Amino acid sequence: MQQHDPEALAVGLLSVSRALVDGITAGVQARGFADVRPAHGFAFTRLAPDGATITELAEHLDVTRQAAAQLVDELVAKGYVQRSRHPDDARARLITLTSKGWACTRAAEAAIADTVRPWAAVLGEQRLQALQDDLLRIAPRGPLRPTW
Amino acid sequence: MQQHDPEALAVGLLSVSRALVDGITAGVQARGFADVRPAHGFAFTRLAPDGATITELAEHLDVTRQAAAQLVDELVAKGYVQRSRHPDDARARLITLTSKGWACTRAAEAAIADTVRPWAAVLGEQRLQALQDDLLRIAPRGPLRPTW
DNA sequence: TTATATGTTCAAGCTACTTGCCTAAATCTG
DNA sequence: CAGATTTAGGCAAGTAGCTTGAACATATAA
Repeated sequence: MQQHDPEALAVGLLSVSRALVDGITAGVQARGFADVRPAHGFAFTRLAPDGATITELAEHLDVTRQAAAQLVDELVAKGYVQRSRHPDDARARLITLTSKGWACTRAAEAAIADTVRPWAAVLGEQRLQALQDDLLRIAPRGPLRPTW
Repeated sequence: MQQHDPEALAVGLLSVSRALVDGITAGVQARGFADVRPAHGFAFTRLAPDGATITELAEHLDVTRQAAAQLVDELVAKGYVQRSRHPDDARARLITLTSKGWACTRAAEAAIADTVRPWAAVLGEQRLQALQDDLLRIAPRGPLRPTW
């Protein structure tokens, strides 16, 4: 165990975070979804439960509505999401995952599990739980966004 | 303490990582370096000790040599780095930090310390050290790269 | 000496964003 | 309820940070 050092912590955090993103990307592609990027995954986390509007998605991703609309255009073209009329607001469109979108989401969950598994082997179950708990304690509340 | 769950761990990791990057960016800008982006910081970590060539920097950042050259052009224009003749190879140019580049690096270190400090207050010194240690144990070896 | 590999640069193109403006529908106000 | 304002979304053009392709200078190998 080394001495506490903010820079070493930063390096560890950024390295592991990058490894996670790489692992998810590789696992999702290996499961047959070659045309999705990490940014799509962050969109899925907002769309997954009940769908969202373009504006809500843009706020979640911290981009302009135009950028969110372009992303949705692309995901519609690839078959991952669909636009339908919003039940309460005729101006808005509700964006929801298609069955292909849900399948991709499940692939991402499996890829996460694959990436985390070796960490459990290295640290042991107890310290991995402590890691998870501590990270969630210092994590800011709010939407899950790409690092930049 | 909650039950171990790969997705919760992933959320914690990505959230804290994002918070760190945001904290560094804000702290560096608050110290008067408003024209640097996170990608520049990753370049600085490679240039800091003794400089590097365009090719070495490109490998470190995992971009093309042309992209690395453009980034260096920008950093030269802003006064953070300088190109000089390489001592051993007349084809190559050695890129090194200027005094402004070193000042910015010190600002980033201070910003990291500022960002990490509240985490120490939440977790306590011991668990923060455990967090650092565990992250470094599961971190892949290799250059520190932007998440994507 | 010639051939090949390496370090860098110039030029053009692409992608994921941005800003600026527009229309339609909802909501607020008198 | 009529008019003004706000909000949801789309269209068009511009930009930043990368890419691929090609060229040139220097180093290294045959």
